[in-house]
Amino acid sequence: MKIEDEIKQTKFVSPHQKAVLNLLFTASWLQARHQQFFKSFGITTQQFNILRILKGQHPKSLSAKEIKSRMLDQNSDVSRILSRMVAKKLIQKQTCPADKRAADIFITEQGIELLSRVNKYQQNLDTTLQLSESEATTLSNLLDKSRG
Amino acid sequence: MKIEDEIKQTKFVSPHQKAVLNLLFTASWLQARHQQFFKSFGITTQQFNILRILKGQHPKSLSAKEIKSRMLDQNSDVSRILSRMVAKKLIQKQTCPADKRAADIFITEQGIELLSRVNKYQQNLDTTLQLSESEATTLSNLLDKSRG
DNA sequence: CTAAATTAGATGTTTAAACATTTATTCTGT
DNA sequence: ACAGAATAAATGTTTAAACATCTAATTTAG
Repeated sequence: MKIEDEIKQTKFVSPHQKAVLNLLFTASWLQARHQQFFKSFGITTQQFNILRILKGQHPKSLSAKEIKSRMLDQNSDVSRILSRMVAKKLIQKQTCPADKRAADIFITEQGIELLSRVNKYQQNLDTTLQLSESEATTLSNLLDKSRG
Repeated sequence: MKIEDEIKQTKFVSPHQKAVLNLLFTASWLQARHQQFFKSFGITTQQFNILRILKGQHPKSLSAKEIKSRMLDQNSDVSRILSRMVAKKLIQKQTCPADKRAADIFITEQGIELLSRVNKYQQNLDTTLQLSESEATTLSNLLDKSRG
């Protein structure tokens, strides 16, 4: 379904405006599907995002600041999201000895185990975008270019 | 800057996964810019979205349900957003005579005036995506296709 | 070395999202 | 006509986003 039908708007000021609305609409559509998917594992998309980041470093740690800089939503309230994840025992936090302001944050075995359960269904997510491989690559390149 | 540098992730399971992350990242990036832009006019992106929808109907009305179905974020809590907009006198609401469950929602003169002030700077928003016209069109088409 | 500036993260507060439930009205089938 | 299903919107509640402020530790300049 084309964006003009989705949001029932026939006229757009420019191809750029149309692309902007389409991007925001599609992201919201995608986000809703992801949210649904991760909900069945008891986590939010942001929490998954953080687990994925920490898994990539395992068994090393990252600071909250570093995690934030790698997140998809870089405005997120990392500190409190991390607290909730500690409460769920998905991650572990300890004061960094070299800089006592900072925290060393690790993924736990439980976090890794959850990720591997999610990964079994990962394909369901990756095929959410109904594109060929080359189209997916073109899309990625256009998005990179969009941000300038 | 490429997505792999933005989120410091070098490996992706597939072009699809990379496109998914890129789409979510870019939308969040774009949304933040829009938010900033509209904040200077004292409204949120959702409120602008609703004004734009109602302007397209002016001087006719739409129900809350119709508005919701046209919004970019179709999970939004329209009822309370509308209340805030009534309080700001950007829109007007009255019970629909033909169906007393529903409400007829109109944009006010004040809402139209705000939109026209925003439109003077509209170009700042439309050029947020640093693409040529044909690239913008390709992007829109790929996004349409993505949703299947 | 020390005071000021900077940084990492936590916390407080207001506003909005997410999700379920409720209310009032209208529609449907018998 | 009437009971039950369906619909439009409002409301309640919990959780998270947005934004500012605060605290503690570290860095930097004099």
